[in-house]
Amino acid sequence: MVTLKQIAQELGISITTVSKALKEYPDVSKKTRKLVRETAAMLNYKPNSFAVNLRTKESKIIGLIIPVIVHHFFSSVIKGIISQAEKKGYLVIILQSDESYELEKKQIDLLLSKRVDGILISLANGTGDFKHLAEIIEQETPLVMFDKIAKVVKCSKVIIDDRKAAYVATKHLIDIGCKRIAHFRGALLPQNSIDRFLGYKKALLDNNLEYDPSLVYVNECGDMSFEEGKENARQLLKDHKDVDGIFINTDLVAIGAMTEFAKLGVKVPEDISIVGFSNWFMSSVISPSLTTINQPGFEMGKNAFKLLYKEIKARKQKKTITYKELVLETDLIIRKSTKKLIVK
Amino acid sequence: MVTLKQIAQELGISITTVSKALKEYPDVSKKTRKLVRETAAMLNYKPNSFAVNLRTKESKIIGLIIPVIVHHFFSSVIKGIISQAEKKGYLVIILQSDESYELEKKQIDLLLSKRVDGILISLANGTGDFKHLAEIIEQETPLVMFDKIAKVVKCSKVIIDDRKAAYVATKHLIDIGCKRIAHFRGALLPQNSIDRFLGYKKALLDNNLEYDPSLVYVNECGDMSFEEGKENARQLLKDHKDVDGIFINTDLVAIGAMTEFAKLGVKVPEDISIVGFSNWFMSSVISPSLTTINQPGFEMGKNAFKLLYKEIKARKQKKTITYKELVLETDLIIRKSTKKLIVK
DNA sequence: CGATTTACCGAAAACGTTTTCGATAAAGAT
DNA sequence: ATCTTTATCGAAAACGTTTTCGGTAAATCG
Repeated sequence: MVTLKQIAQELGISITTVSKALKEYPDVSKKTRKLVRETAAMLNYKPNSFAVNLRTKESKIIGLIIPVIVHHFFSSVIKGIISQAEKKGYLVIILQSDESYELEKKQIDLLLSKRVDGILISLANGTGDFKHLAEIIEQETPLVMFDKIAKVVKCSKVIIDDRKAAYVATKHLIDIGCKRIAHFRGALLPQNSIDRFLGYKKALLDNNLEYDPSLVYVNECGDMSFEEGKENARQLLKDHKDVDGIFINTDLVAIGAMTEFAKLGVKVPEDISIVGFSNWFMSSVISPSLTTINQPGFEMGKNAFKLLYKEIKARKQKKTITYKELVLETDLIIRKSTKKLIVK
Repeated sequence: MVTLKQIAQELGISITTVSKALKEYPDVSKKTRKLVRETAAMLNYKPNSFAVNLRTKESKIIGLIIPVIVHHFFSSVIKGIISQAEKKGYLVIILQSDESYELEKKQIDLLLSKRVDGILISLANGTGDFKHLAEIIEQETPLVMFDKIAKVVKCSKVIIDDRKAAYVATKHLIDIGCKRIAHFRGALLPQNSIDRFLGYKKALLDNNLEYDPSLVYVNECGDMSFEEGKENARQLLKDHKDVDGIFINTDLVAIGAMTEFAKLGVKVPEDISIVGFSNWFMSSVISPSLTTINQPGFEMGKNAFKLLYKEIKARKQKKTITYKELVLETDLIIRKSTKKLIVK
C-alpha cells in the first residue's frame, strides 16, 4: 500500500507538501501540485482511511438500527437512506434489532464504540425505556429517529401522522356505511401502533359510533404478520358476527385476513370492507385489491438521512443544533376491498 | 472521551501497562490488572477504534454489494450475513448496485478505499467484465461471491445449482404431462439466468421435447418484475396458443403472469401449469398457490459470511487460502399451480 | 539598496493505540 | 555469597495522516 511518505520520497519533497498538494492547499505551487497529483495517480495512491479517521475524528460512516430487514417498508427505507448517504459520501452500517430491546441496546453500544458519525434508528416493538438513546445524545453523536419513534427522546424525527392517517382510513369505512368497525392493531408498545389506534377511536367517536374495546385485536408475537391476520380473522368471526369493516395495522396482516375470509366464504368487500396500511406493492395486485394508506418508505429514509447530515455538519462547526420533527404526507388509496354499502 | 493516557495518569502508571492490563497480557500483576479494570469501567473507557484500526490494520467491517435491497430473497441474504457477522464481531456496510455495472465499480472502489476487511458481492445484471473484481483480489482483500456470480473470477463462491434446480422444475412440468413448455428467463447476462435456461433446455431435450427458442422470453428492463410477468403472459398468449406449461425465473414474475392469466380467463393449472423460482413467502398464499423452487436466502448469506470469515482469518495468519465453491441444496415445492393433465 | 511582502516549503506535533524490547527488583538456585 | 530465573513494568517506535508554525528565497515596494 502506497503512502504519502513514498510519494514524497519518489519526488524528493516532504510529506507535508504532498499532503497539501493533494488537498488543494494554496501554499503549494501549481508545478509541484501537478507533479504530486500525477505520481499519486501513477502509484495508485489511496489515503489510508484509518489514519484519516484518527486524525480528523470522523469516520464518514453512520449506523442504522432497524427492527426487521426482510420487510417491504423497511427495506424501502434502507434504500432511501443508503442512496442519500452515498450522495454525501457516507457509508452506512446496518444492524437489525429483531424487535428486541436487549439487542437494540447492544447494537447502540457497538455503534458508539465504532464511533460512527451519526445514528439512525427505528425502535423495536420491545423497547419501553430510552436510557440507551440518552447515552447516544450524551456522547453528542447525532441521532435521528424515524417511523417507530419515542416522543420523549430529544432528537430529530421523521414520521408520518399515524393518527391522522388512521383517522382517514377509518373515516373512509364510516363514509361507505360501515357501522361496526374492528381494528387489528398489532403490538402494544410502538408509538405508531398507539397513534393508529387513537386515530381509529377518534374517527368512531366523532361520527357517533360506539367504541367497543373488544373489537380491537392486539398481537404481541414477533414476525408472524400473515398468520396473525388469519388468526384474527377467524377469531373475529367467532366473536363478532356483526362486524362490517376492519381497519388493519399493516397490509400483510390485512392480506392474511383476506385469504382467511376467502377460505371461510366471507366476501370482501360485500360482507366486510377492509383497509390496510403501508401500501405494499402486493396490495394492488391481489384480488380484491386492497384499500390502504400509502406510507412513503423511500422518502422517509431519504429525509431521515438529510436531517442527520445537517446535524453532523452543525456539530462539526460547533453550531447549536435544533431538533426538527418532519411529518411526511400519507394518502388513502381506495381500491376494491372497500365498497359503498347499499342502504336497505 | 477518555483514553488510555487518562487512566494511566489517574493511577500513576504507564500507558503500556494500562493497555496490557486491559488485554490480558501475562506480564502485569493481578493487582494492577484489577485496578486498571476498575478505573477503566468507572471512567467508561472505550477504546478509540480509529486508533485501533490504524495500529492493527483491520477495521472489523466488511462490505456488501447487492443488486437490490427491496427484494425478498436478497433481504433474506442480508439478514443472514448480518446475523452471522455480528456473532463474529464484524459490522456490515451495505451498498446497492441497482443492477448497474458502473455503480458496482464505484462501490468496490469505495469499499477498498475504506479498507474493509473483506467484500461480499452478488453481481449486477449489467456486469459483463470483471476487472473491478480482479482489483479486489490484487489488493488481497478477501472476496466471496454469492448467488449472482462470475465463474471466471478466482474466489470463493456460494450458490445453488441453478441448472439442476431448473431441470427439476421443468421435469416436473413434463412429468405432469406438459408438451409445450415456455420459459421466462429474465435478464441475459447473469450466470444463474443462463444456468436456469440451460437446465430448462436440457430437461426438454432429455425427454424428447422440442426446444423452441421462441418460447423463451427475455427481459432486460430493471425493476419491473411484476409487470414483466404480465407482459410476457400477454405476449405468450398472442404468440403461442398451444403452450401448456411455463417455467418462470422468479416467483414475482410468475405471480404477475398468473394475475394476468386470471384477468384474461386463462385457468392455472387447468390450461397452463406454472412453476416459479425462489419460494417467496407470498407464493404459498396466493390463489392458486405457486409451485416453486425453494432458494435458501438466509442460509446463503450465513454461509457466504462464514467463508469470508475464514479467508480473513487465514490472511491474517498469512496462510494460503483455498477457494471453495459451496453449493446449497434447493428443492421443488409442489403446490396448486401445477396439476397432472388428464390424458385424452 | 534596504525593508517588507509574498510564495513556497518542511519540521514536528498530534491523534490513541499496540507491541517490542530492555530494565529493574525480587525470588529462586547453587 | 553469587548467579540465574521470574515477575513486573515502562520507554519508545510505529501506524499514516493533518495542520500549525516557522523559515527561506524571491518578488515587490519605498
